[in-house]
Amino acid sequence: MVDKYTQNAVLFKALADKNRLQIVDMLSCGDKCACNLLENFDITQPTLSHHMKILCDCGLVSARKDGKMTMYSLNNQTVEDIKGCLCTKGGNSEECICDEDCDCKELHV
Amino acid sequence: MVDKYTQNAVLFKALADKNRLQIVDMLSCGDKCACNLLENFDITQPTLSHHMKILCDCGLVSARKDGKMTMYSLNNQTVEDIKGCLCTKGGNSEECICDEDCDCKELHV
DNA sequence: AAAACATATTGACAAACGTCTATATATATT
DNA sequence: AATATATATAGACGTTTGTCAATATGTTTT
Repeated sequence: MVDKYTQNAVLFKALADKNRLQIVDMLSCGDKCACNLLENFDITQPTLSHHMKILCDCGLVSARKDGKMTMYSLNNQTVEDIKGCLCTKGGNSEECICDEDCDCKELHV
Repeated sequence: MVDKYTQNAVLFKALADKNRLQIVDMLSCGDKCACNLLENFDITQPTLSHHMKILCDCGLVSARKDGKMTMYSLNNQTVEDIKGCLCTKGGNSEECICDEDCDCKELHV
């Protein structure tokens, strides 16, 4: 049982690479197969396969076999979840960790 | 001159660590000094300082000296920028990279 | 059945990362 | 001026990451 920060860090790690960011961007306008994605990168096929595994394992992308190809699809819900955990200042006071385990109350003037 | 994926990857890299995610979360409910942040972690002071440098260098956090302390503040605009570059499927057709350099049109059925 | 095609897996390696101890710097207190 | 407090920097070290070449697996075509 991991805390939410460890859990979310897995998602941010998956996005912390320029190639994977571009893959997510490309999938955001429609599903694509690996060979179609590969055309747009200067990496080898095994490297792309490795990136796709990282994106799938964390739930950002789903894969389905279609004949000899594998079609990849962006998981919108996971993308929204990531946005949701990025709160801005004063935006989510009821979930503020300060209420639990830090002494920020004395800092809030 | 780096492309937008390389640029955004720096931001996601900064968030790709559970301790830094928690720091951002803590700063989202108010500015804090290093010693106040440190209380909530099982890391040494130099390690926290290292994390703060990463968060500041990428623009997610700002630092200002206040006496012998350094106060850290979350940069809301940068957080919003990150959310903005995470587009969901069909959500930003006019900026879709598919219109530029890939052949996804034939894939969109 | 054989060849071609699409993708995944394995193993290796250099680079980057997170952490620590030790030390430096800067400000406040006595 | 000396001491204490708060933060930053330097250097070291084990772990993780991104990449590749080689190979394996599975599917389609000939």
